[in-house]
Amino acid sequence: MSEENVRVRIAPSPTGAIHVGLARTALYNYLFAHKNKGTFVLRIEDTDFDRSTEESAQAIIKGLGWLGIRFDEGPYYQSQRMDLYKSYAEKLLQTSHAYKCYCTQERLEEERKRAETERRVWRYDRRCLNLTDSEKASFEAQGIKPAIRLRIPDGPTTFSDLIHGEITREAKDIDDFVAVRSNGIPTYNFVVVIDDHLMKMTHVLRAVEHISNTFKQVLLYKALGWDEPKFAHLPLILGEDKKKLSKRHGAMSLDEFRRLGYLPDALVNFLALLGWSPGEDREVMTRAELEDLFSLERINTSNAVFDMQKLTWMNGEYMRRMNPEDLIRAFTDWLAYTRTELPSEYATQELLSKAVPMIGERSRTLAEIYDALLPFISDDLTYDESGLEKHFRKDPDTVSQRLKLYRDKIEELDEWTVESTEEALRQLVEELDVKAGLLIHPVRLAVTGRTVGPPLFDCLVLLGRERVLERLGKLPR
RNA sequence: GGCCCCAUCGUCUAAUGGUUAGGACAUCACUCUUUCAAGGUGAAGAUACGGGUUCGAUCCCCGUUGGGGCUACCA
Repeated sequence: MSEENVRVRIAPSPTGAIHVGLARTALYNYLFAHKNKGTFVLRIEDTDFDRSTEESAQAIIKGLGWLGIRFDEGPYYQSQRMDLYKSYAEKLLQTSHAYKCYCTQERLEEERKRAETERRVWRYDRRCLNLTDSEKASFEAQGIKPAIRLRIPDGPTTFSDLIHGEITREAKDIDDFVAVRSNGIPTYNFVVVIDDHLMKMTHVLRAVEHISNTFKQVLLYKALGWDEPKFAHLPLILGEDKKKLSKRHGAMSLDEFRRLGYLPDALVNFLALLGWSPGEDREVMTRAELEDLFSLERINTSNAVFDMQKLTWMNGEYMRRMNPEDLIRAFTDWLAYTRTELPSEYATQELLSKAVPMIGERSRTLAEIYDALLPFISDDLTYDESGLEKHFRKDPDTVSQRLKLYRDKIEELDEWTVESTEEALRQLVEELDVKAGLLIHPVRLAVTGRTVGPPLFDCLVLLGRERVLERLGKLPR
C-alpha cells in the first residue's frame, strides 16, 4: 500500500532531554515518510515559553541526527510564527466558535481543588461564555487580559484512528480549553492544528497520550472549516515499572544510551520493534529493510515495556557484525563523546586495532569494550577476587612456583608469538604432568587480573613480553 | 473519581473461527572451549476471568478484572 504525497512531522516540545519515546515516534514518522517517498518535517513546539529552551531544541536535533533520523524540512519554530496564529484566533472569535474568558488562573485553580476534594468532576464552568459587552468592558477596564477558549459544541465528537479505529467522546467530557493564553501566546492544541494544516500534513503519527487532545483538535479543524489529517496513535513505551517513560526513568535519554555504549543502528532496530513487527519472525534488520517493511497496519495497539536486556543483546549482534575498522571508529568516537582518556603510553593505534576487534567479539556495548581493554592499556591491575580464591589462594606456593617456571620458559623464547608462548606452556604442562588449565588460569589472572577475556596467548602477545614477565613476577596475594 | 486506550510466555512479539499457539530476549540444562563471549542442542514458560455467538473460539460480541494514558492559560 502506498500513499500519495505523504507529509508527516514530529513536533517535540524542547523542554528537556530527548528520550526514547520521542525517538521512537520520530523513527516511525521517518520510516513512514521514506516508505512512501514522502516528506518528514521537524517542528519545534515551543509555545510554552517558560519551559522551552533552545539548548533542548538543539539536543533533539543532535540526538535524532545521531540515530540517523534526518528530516526533509524544518526545523520550524512555533515561537517564530506567532503573528500567523493571531488571525485564526480572531476568526474563531468572530464565528463564535470561541469566546474570551476573564477568569483568573487563581480562581480556576481554586475551583479545581474544591471539586477535587468534593470528588466532583471539574470542567470549565463557562462563566464567561455569555458575557455582555459592558461586563467585558469592565474587566478590560480593570486591566484583566482575557484568554480565548474554544466553545465545545454539543454532541459527540468522533475521529477515525488508523490504529484504533473510531474513537468517540461526548461534549460533556471535553473542556472548553484555552486556545490563546491571556498573555496572547497560543497553546499547543491550537497551534498544532494551524501548523499541521498550513504545513499540509497528511498523517499525524504520535503517541496515544494525545488521543484526548485529538478531540479538541478535530473540533478546531471543524471550526476553521479545514479537513483533518489522518491520525495514528502509537502505543506507549513503558519503563520496567510499566509506567510511561519520564524523567523518573534514569537511563532513558538518548544521551544516556550513547554514554552507555549503544550503537545508533542497534537502538533504531530495537526501537522499531517496540510497537511494530514486520512478521515472519524477523528481528535484526538493516535500515533499508526497516524502511521497506514498515507499515502502519502492523503497528500494535498495546503498550510495550522497554527491555534493556534485549537492547543489549541486539547491540551485541550489531557489534559482532561490524567490520573491524567500523568497530574501532565507533569505539574511538565513543571515547571522545564520553571524554574518556586512554593512557597514551600503551593505548596506541596499533594496540587498539588489534585489541578492539578481539575484545569486541565478546562485548555487547562499547563501554564493555573499554572495561575489557583496561588491563592492556594500564599497569594498574586489580585482581578479580573470586579468581584469586579459585586459582591462587588454595595453594599459593605451588601456583607461584608454576608461574615462575612459565616465566623462565618464555623469557628465553626466540620469538614472541601466539604459537611460541602456547608451545612453551604446553611443554611445561607436560613436564609437570598437570592439566593445562592449572597453568592457564593463574597466568591469565596474573597478567590481566581477570578470569575472563580473549584467548590467553593472544593476551600475552598483545601485552608484549616485557609486561608479561613483569606481571608474572609481581603476583597477587 | 470521570473519560479514553489496551489485554498471547517474565519481556518484545507471530498466528488462525479448527495449529502440538511459532519466534526473539531473559532463565535453566547439556555441548563446544584454556576462560568469557559467540555457536549448537534441549527444557521450562502465555492466549486474565465470566458469559454469550458458533458444530467449534485465543481470535467475534458483552461484562468483570487488571494495566496504562489523559483529566493545565504543559506538550
